[in-house]
Amino acid sequence: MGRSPCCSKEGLNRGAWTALEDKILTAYIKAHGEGKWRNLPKRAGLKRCGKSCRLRWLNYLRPDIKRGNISNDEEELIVRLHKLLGNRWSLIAGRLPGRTDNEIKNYWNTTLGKKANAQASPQSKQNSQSFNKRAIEPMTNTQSSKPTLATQVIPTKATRCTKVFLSLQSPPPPTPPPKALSSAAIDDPPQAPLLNHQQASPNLHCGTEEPQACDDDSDFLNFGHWNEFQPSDGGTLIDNDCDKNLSIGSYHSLALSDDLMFKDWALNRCLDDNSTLDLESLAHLLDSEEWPEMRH
DNA sequence: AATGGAGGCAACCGCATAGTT
DNA sequence: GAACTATGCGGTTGCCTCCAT
Repeated sequence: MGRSPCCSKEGLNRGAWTALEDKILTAYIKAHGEGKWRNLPKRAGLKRCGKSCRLRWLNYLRPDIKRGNISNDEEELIVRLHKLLGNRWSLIAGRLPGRTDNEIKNYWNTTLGKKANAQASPQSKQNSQSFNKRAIEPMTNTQSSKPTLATQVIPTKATRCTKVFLSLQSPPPPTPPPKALSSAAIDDPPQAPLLNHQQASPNLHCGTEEPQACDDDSDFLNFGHWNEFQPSDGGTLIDNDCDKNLSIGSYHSLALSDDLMFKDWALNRCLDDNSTLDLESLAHLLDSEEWPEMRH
């Protein structure tokens, strides 16, 4: 399959961006919006590859980028998410509003990965290998085999789930969402970026979905609907994006337990089809004795 | 003050995948 | 269904800054 290069490299600027280039790119995107990256440089008058423009915008110029130190809460969240997701930086970043995948990746490589390795005691070395790049790699490979408890990283694809099941049969009683998820998330969306950050900052990418996709079904993000969401048979198909459903809890409510996170994953079937994880096995996993060992 | 090493970060590269023709 | 395009993602690289000597 012939793939044309993303852009001709002749006559293009490379390396660090200048303030002028930043200005041009920002102005162009403000005027015309994101997308059409391939044509953007030509139209904007930039001597850059479209890819480069996209990266610069996403990682640096976007107005909703949060710059500065990673807080302790964020750090803890990154660690937890990395446990679950492995090196799925974009997914992790999607849970950390204002942070980019590149930033998180760099932060992990420079700080957290080392911490994790340093903390690895001899007896826990085996478990902590999930922090090790080589240990993670096979699991993050979408062709990887069944996940094992040893690695404890859910192999997922950052692909879209375009359809999910809603049960029409027996609408469950309106049980409140888990405490850690509740009030802040629903009452004050901007304060609960993990749940609703797409609405709070529509430009923020959420996983792999198009920005518009985030806007359409905000109700779906509301955990008031949490219980309508069942992977049961005989359900109704609705359009949805998987990544939204990865929203795993209040951003500042790190009290959210790992098993809640995991259940969220399981319930929302955001696992790769190739993964052989099903709800039964996940339930088994949650019941297993090994699961609590994952927690810190 | 000079210098060499380490760490951090921005940017690039190649591949994967969804969408389009 | 094949070929191709556009975009996104993760790994890697290289430059810059900081710090110890």
